[in-house]
Amino acid sequence: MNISIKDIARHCNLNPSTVSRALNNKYGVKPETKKRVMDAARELGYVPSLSARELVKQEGNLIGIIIPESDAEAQPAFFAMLPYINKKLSAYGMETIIYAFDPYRYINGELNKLIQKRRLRGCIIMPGFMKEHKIYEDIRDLNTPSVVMEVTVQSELCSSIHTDEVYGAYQATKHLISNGHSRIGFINGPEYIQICEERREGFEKALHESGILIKSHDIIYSDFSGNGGGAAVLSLLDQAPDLTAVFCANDLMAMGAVSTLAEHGYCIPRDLSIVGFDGMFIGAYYNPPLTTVQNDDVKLGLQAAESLIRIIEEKHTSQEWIKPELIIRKSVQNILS
Amino acid sequence: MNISIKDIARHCNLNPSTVSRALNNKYGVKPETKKRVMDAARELGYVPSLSARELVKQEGNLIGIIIPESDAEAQPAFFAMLPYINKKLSAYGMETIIYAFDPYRYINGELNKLIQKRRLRGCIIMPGFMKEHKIYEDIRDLNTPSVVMEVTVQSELCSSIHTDEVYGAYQATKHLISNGHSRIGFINGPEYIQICEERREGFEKALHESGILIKSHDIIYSDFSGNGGGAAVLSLLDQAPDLTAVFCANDLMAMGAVSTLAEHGYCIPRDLSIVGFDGMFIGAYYNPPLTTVQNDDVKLGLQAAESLIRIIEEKHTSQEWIKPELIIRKSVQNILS
DNA sequence: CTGTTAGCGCTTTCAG
DNA sequence: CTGAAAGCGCTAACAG
Repeated sequence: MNISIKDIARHCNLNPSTVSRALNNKYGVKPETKKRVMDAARELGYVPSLSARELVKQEGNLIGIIIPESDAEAQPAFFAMLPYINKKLSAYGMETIIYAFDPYRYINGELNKLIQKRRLRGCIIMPGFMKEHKIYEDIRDLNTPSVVMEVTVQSELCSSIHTDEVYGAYQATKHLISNGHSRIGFINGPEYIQICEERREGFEKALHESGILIKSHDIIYSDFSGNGGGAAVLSLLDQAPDLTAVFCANDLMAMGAVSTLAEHGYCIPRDLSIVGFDGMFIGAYYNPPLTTVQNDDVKLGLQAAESLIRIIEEKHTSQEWIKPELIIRKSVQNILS
Repeated sequence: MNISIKDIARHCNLNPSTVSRALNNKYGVKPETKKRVMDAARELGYVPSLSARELVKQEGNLIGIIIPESDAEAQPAFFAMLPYINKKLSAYGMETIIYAFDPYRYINGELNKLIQKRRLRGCIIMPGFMKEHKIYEDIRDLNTPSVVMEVTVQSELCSSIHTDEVYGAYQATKHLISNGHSRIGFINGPEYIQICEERREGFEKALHESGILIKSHDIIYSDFSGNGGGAAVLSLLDQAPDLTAVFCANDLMAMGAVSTLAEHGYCIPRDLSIVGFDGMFIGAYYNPPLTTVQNDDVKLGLQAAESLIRIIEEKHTSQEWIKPELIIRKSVQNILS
């Protein structure tokens, strides 16, 4: 029913293998017969069967995108990157297939099974798994090209792409300091996530450099959610009422903080300066527009795709760090003078 | 190198076909041999090759998710639904593969080619294509199950899921009216998008019902973007300074409006009431928390997946309308009294 | 330059 | 209940 290579062969009085060669631009096919084949293919509406090709070549053009299962709210980065990954990959003839793993039910070997059953050409592991998650062990033993985001995995066929979190947090904190703030709070995300550690490191580094002492109650851990940020800023301010600025480890918590603060009669940035992290596009339309550290999701996504291609084509792995950029908007007040 | 059904057969002294039957729970396989096969499969680490299965069955378990190519900012709905679609589908043993089409370069037949080359089991067309886009013609002639979102396509194997936009816009406008507003502006999205027409219809319906006259300059068309919303609200207010409320056809424009208005010294909702549409989760953390019409993306996504399954399994198509819900937060002021 | 042949891994008759 | 054999659509090795 679906027209196949045989139909073309019959139609052109050729052997299927010749048709195959013609279709795939292989060596030595008379230009004329090639044209005949191409024309017939078009005319008959031939569409190659990828499963057949995959079967015989034992390898396809599918790239698995692996994400932790959760709702959209929790993974802005994934969605920001996906279109770019998808596009770049398709420029190399690859297609993407998305798999969501429940991080709490993951069992070792699952990833590998997935790869085998679809004969995946490679995979990209999105951020969001805990830093010591089992999946990273599996990746170490993979003999399939892979790119891991935000986590470093040492292995033959695995590259990783990171945001330079320390740098980003450092920039944010420096910005606060240079605007006259010295009593700065920090609302961090869950401790068991790698990037949280790094963002904290950057925060502390900036403070140390400026000789500002960090009191332990200036730092609070929350859950990266809007509500979490709102609750956190309140208890932070309760513990340390003299804070003039708060650095939030993501934009969502920053917005949650601003929003609850506003309901409590605060005016941002007049009463408290806020800076976020992530650079969600919506921050530009926030009230006030949110000063934040913007991950370069476009670059991150593109780089992930390119790194994967490099492993596939040249077996060349690498570790890249992409620097995020401080975007100064209106949520920080200059309190010098 | 990859272990196959033959290896199991050899290992168990069986014929590959028996192994196949055992593995697939087919009729008549002695429970004992079945167990032997299962054990061997586990022991040898057998992983079935989907391409082989697809090839012989001429059908796989892949569902194509079709989106218009653009960056994440432009398609919050897609991302909100994706996790639910993905999960529901995988509960039925289906996997999802994402294809982004450039809406301006789409040529007729492309979708069908895609389906053929991967022998897709079905596909879901996400919102975002223009209402008269060629892709919808192609869907009409498809002999593959499909579900279309936000657009109605009449066809044998095609269901569609809609948000009841008219209802949503009606609710929003009613809410404004019941809070005492009668001079209400409307910032709509691009005219060539189907949902914009419907949202406008709901808006006008509510106004008519309450005997409120609509002046033509109370309605302005923008582009669904944050910046667009900001610019639109300014010129709207310029044309009609007596407006006390503005209904925006999406949250992004609503936020853009609030944000630029704030920079111009307005205080929302004191000086102007705003209601959005979409129910982006971030609206809850907006300043002020945004009153909006919330699309039930969870239900929408789940429904899309279920409808597709129903076509696949029972050839049963349907047209569903999902009612969005007015979420009352803090961006509307009651001006009665 | 083109045809022949074999086989990728699996399912599905059809026999036994 | 199990085996034998054919074939899905394609590619690759080897002849010619």
